[in-house]
Amino acid sequence: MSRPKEFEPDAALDKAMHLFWEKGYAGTSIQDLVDHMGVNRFSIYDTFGDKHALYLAAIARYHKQMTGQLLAILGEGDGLSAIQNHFRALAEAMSSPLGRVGCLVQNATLEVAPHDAEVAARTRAANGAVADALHDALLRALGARDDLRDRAHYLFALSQGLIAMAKGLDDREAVHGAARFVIDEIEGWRRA
Amino acid sequence: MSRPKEFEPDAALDKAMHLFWEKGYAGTSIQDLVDHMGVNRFSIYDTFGDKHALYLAAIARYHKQMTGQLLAILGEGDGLSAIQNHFRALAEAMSSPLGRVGCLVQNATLEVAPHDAEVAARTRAANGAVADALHDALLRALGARDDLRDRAHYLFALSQGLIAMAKGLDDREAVHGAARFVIDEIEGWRRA
DNA sequence: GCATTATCTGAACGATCGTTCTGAAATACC
DNA sequence: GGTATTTCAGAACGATCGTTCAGATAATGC
Repeated sequence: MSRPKEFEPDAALDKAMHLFWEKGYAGTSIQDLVDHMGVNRFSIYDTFGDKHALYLAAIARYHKQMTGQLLAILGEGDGLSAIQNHFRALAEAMSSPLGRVGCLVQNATLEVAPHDAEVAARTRAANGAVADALHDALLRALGARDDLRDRAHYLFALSQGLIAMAKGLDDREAVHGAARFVIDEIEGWRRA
Repeated sequence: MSRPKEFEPDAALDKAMHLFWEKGYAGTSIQDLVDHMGVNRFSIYDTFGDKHALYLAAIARYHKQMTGQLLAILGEGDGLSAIQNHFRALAEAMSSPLGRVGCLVQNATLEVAPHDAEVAARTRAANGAVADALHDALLRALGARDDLRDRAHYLFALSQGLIAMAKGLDDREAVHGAARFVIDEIEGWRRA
């Protein structure tokens, strides 16, 4: 080959992901990316393509890295405990300093997806994966029953709500309180 | 006076509100506003101030007009029925064609508030009003109890979640299913 | 050590951003 | 009807947007 890159593509993508995460798509300029990634304008385009492609890559990385953890938790142990652990982890993440920026996928869903078909396809898939994992955990716990879909969507709404709430109320105790109540509620499902 | 305006300020603000609602703050340009409000650039600035001031006015109008309806519902009748009606109205709104764009306040909370103190103050107040109304309805229904705050925040998370979910899953039946389950769940609280 | 190949630097592109200004148009007051 | 006052129309402002290009730099293969 020839002259090596002066940056690590994975680490650079990671920084881009965090920037999009925090500032949104429209709110993040190429100049911002140049500054925070430590990579020159040309090299960004040469390595990742244009801004839109870089955003898609950031979403993919986030889904694998962040959402992946929550999905893994939903697969471990008995169904109800898995769901409870999911909400515990979510509440913890949302009240950590990092979590104050919410969820990149939710941000993308609300900000970009409505007028961007490619982003919409990715966010729909990412959200669907979480909804499906909740459904599977429920199925594991309660077996087939006719309210299973509604119940899974109810849980999905709750997890989306905790994320939105972390930004909306600026009150970490509120997030923990809501999560506490959900976990208690689910505890009651063991006797149903 | 002198020459009268060729547009109705209230109707123009309404159109601006819908545009911000649908396209977000950064995603809406002054040119977009000129085109959709049917008001010339100069008149927008002369009547509403700059883009940021217009956005704040749109949020205020939305809160009074849209959120106001949900708050009114929360104040009517016995507490639990009020909350149930709140979720019924929310699910209905979110699956209507208009509701597919979500909630302007939630969009503002996620997109703008994190890096805009003025918007943050308005969205925090608007979100707090909903959370408080849920708390009051609960208090009316169940009386003072030590899990009342957690329960109210749980309901707030649910209402935020239904809104986010309408965009995230693109499945109106999912929203209705989740709402159905919540309403049933609340029905159980009558015997608690 | 020379040629090759890929990366980096920084300037520059046209387009659009939010905002402002100038001159024409239109109504109310006297 | 003339004058004052406000709005309207559209050009224009500098700044920034995403993107690209030309020249300099550096490491590899022979």
